[in-house]
Amino acid sequence: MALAAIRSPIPPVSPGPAIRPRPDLPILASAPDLSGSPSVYGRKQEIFGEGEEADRVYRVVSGAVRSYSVLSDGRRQINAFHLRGDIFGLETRPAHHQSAEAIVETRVMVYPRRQFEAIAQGNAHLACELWSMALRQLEHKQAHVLLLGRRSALERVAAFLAEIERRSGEAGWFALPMTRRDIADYLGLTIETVSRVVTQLEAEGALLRAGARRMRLCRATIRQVLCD
Amino acid sequence: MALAAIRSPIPPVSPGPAIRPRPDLPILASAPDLSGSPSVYGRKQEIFGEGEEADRVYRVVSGAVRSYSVLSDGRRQINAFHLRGDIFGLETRPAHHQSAEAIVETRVMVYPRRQFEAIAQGNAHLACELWSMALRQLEHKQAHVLLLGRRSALERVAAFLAEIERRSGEAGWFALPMTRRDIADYLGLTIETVSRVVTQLEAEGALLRAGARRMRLCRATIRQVLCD
DNA sequence: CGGTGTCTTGAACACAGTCAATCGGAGTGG
DNA sequence: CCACTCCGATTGACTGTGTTCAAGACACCG
Repeated sequence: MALAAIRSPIPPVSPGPAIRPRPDLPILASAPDLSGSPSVYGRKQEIFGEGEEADRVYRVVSGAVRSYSVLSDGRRQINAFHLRGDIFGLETRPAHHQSAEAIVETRVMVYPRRQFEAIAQGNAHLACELWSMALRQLEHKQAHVLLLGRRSALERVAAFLAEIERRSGEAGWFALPMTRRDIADYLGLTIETVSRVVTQLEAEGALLRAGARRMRLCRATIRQVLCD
Repeated sequence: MALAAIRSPIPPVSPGPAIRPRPDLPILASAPDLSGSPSVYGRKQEIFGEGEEADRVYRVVSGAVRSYSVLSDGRRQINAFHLRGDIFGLETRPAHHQSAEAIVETRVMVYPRRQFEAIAQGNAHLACELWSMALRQLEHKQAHVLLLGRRSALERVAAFLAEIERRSGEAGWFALPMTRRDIADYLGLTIETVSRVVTQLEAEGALLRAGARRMRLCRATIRQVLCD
């Protein structure tokens, strides 16, 4: 299977996105005076844990974050991957109801939640922006539910890879920051199944691989797998 | 299995909740002047379809609504059941990205979306209420994702029944407004599996039944199935 | 009553899970 | 530069949970 790397043109090592968000830009357009402080988390470092006070809001500057819940017997469900530009950590309640960890070394901007909410209270425009942001996340979650409830393993992995490719911002070759375990825990599968399906997709010509974590999708074939 | 109805005290036919929301009450506390118009939908009647213009917002006065997406090959995923008091139909985009149908005869209040948004634009308090409503729905969706991704059929059905019991507002005997197909399409299972699991839960003493749609949970046993 | 839609039950099957061995690549130290 | 280790990924053989297909039971309604 390592042949894929030989058959395909040499994949460029990620040059980083051409445009990366300036860390000093405001988190939301309608709150220019809301400023955060930069922070860095190492691989596998917890950013916040379930039950902890939710007093900070985060925006990813570079790297990747997973937010997840765990059942008492250890089963883990990853709710979302947060990539460059994504905002996470917002809650209704005083405490976090899920945990968040850096997947790789990750730079974030941190904003105080109280300030956030105080400004929103008096700024309808900001509050509307927050509202519509939450609604967009809700739509995304619904797609996630559809994926878990009514899609086969093949379809789940194909949809996942297509989404990550799109969000990575780079057409062509892209890198998966997360492990097979992360993917499995996001898609409600096991690592073995994820691995088998990726191999199958490669065999069907839906993707090319360079190692386990770099790949290039054949969009037409992927779309064919997904149907709609 | 019909013995359950004999073994247990005769279940009262639903007397309806003691307190039902007055249809003329404002949809949200911070928008007292936002008034809607009442409307009634019959069993299986579509309230809105995927792709239609999302220009109305709804609140359930009585009855039950399912909102769902369908794949091109007919697989259906129910995203949510809306019961008395619930608000649904809010969207970020101009068009609905899912469909909604009345499950039984359902009375709703209908509010114009434009008016809704216009008021929110100038009323930070309302906008914040909408924001926090969306965040609460987001939390609920995350629980749904955990259910579909990492829970067994037994756990899914138990959690589902517990939630409906809670939301029905009546402790003790309660009615399921939805069919086995609806439950299956919400939980990512088949009707046969739902049926078998309900039978199993009954055999384990986790619930009593009066016909297929009325039951009474033994909370301790249900909690035991769920662990956390 | 008969008819229809819904629910239940059974038997066979399939997809994804489990258990276990092996592979591969990155990092480390001799 | 190579050997060694560690962790993640892959692959294989087998198992099991939930699906599929099919038959029947039940309940509601004319």
